[in-house]
Amino acid sequence: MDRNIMCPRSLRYLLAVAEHHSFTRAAEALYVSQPTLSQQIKQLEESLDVQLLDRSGRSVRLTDAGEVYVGYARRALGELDAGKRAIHELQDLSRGSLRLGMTPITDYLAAPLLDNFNTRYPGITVSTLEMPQDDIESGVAEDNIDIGIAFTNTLSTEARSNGIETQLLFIEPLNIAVGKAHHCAGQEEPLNEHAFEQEPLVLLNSDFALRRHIDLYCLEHNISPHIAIETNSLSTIIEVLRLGRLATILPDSIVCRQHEVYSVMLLPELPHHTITLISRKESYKSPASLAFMDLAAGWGVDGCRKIPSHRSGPCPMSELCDPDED
Amino acid sequence: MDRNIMCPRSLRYLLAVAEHHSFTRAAEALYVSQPTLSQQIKQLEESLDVQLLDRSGRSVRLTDAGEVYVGYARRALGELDAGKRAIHELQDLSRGSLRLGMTPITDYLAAPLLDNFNTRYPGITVSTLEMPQDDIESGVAEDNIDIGIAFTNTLSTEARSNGIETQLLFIEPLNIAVGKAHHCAGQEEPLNEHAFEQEPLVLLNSDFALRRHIDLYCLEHNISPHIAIETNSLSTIIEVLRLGRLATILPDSIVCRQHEVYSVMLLPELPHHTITLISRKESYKSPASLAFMDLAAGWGVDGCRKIPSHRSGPCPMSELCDPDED
DNA sequence: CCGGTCCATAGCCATCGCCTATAGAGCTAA
DNA sequence: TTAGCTCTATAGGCGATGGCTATGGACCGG
Repeated sequence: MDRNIMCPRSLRYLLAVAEHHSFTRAAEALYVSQPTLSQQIKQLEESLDVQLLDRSGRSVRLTDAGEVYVGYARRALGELDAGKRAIHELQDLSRGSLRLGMTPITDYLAAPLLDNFNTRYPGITVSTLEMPQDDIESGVAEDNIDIGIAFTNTLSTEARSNGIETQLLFIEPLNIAVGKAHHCAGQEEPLNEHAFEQEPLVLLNSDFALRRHIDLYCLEHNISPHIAIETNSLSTIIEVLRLGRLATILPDSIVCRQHEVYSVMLLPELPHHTITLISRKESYKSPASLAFMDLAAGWGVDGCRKIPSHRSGPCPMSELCDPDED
Repeated sequence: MDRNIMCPRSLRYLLAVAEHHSFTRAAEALYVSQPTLSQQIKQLEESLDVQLLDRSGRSVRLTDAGEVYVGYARRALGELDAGKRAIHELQDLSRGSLRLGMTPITDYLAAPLLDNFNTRYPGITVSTLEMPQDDIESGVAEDNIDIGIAFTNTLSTEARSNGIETQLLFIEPLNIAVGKAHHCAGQEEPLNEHAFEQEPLVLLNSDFALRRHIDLYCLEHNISPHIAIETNSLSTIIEVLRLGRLATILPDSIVCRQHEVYSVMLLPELPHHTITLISRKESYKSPASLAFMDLAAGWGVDGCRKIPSHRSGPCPMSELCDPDED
């Protein structure tokens, strides 16, 4: 029974004999006994049904067949060595890949984190997929994406039972956002719920967790918002704000990055927006996934400490974009 | 003790699981039991110190490391398969090499045989080395050449004890050769030994077996040859003949290929020249060597049958060059 | 002819590959 | 929530294997 024909060990034995022109010297070099070498190479020759070595002279030489075969054997061993190195490079993160799912909102928020990750691990390829929140949850569950960046408080019970686990990234205050030409632009005094009901709004549609978050707030406070436009495009929302007539509700970190778009507080206050990483619970995680989650964990904790409930300073993103301050 | 890490068997097990996404189905496909597969792959992962398969879901999938590694594993197995095919192709003579040693005389005689061999086995590279007879014998003994084409009756006793074996190639009559302008050119009547002693000769020097053959003949018949020029160059001999003054002794097959060079018989007749293949006795012979010796055996037998003691027809080489007449 | 060197074989033994039996986890349907 | 089914991992047994030492036999040089 040829269980171990052409094992790397046998190939190395052959190559050593070819190099040293002697079973005895090759055996010494390989730290095995000469009879071991003799027997193993004999079995290799028998399994290949060809004589690889010419033993008739004083020194051992490769036959024509042996010459041909050692070329292939060397390349085969080279592939195995390269394979071993490659998987260890993967483990030390000099190479790899990562699939991230994000909504348009979290795409915006996480961009600095992605940039930081790529700076730190340039050999890892990150592919990001923009999708609605529900698709992120199912994508993680079905292993179509490695990590989702989503809102926590809207995770479905189905997601929770699907073996999804969460890791806090950061908490974001939400406020009314208006363009420069809007009559509320620049006012320090918060809007009350009655005034809020009078404002025509442009909002994301209900595919998005942010929208559902707003709907829940309105339901809880008995507010009937005046929704003029619904869309699935954040860009569309920003453009409409600039026209000056409509308002929207957005995380502060997005607002402060838009030219001539202003925050206005709402009372009662909108619950803060919690951004989390979601991944499959108790399943294999690649080194790249683990590295991203580690980076995000350190980054998010710093982020949380630095965001006050009501901000008077510059855009929080400039603080968050420099995690190396520690 | 990791005796058999990365054996082709383990690699094939891994590739099968990756393909079937199931240990059970892969085991069925490989005709081993499922626990065997499970254990062998576990050992491979332990030896590489990395997890290659993600078993956490309902179907088994490769990890990132696994994806990387199977590429290398496939190529390694491909090299081994190719190596196996290549050595069997070698055995079927689609590739190989052959080193031949010949004297200037036998080089001439064997050229049609070489041409025939190359026609039949175009994948085999033949390298010919021209050398004196003694060098042919020692070259074979020391395995610097695979086969020598030499004269039999001058083999030394040393060569015979050196484990040299011989195989008859063909027997060649020797005669006086003269140029067109020589006074004996075209005469049908043989020269007797007295007239022969008067003729100035150009001969090869005593490094060459042909020369020693001629010296032995003269000694046996008490003839004192008139040797005007000695050389180690057959070309020189042919050029000197053309000048018309000198004669030489050559195999008929060389004479009939020279423009305006004529044979003249000598009485008593020179012993025929026996050309043989010499090779190392009881040592490894490559498939290419065996094939050459087989072809020469069939060719030489045909050659011997076709050469009469005194020729009246065209050059024997044209007969010998067509061994496919059978 | 003798002594030394080197490869091949014999016999022994620890380890291995493969088996069957079965434990345990996970999933689905009732 | 529970039972049944499927699939992977582990336990234990056994024949096969890789490696050892001892030694036979061939070959070479003095």
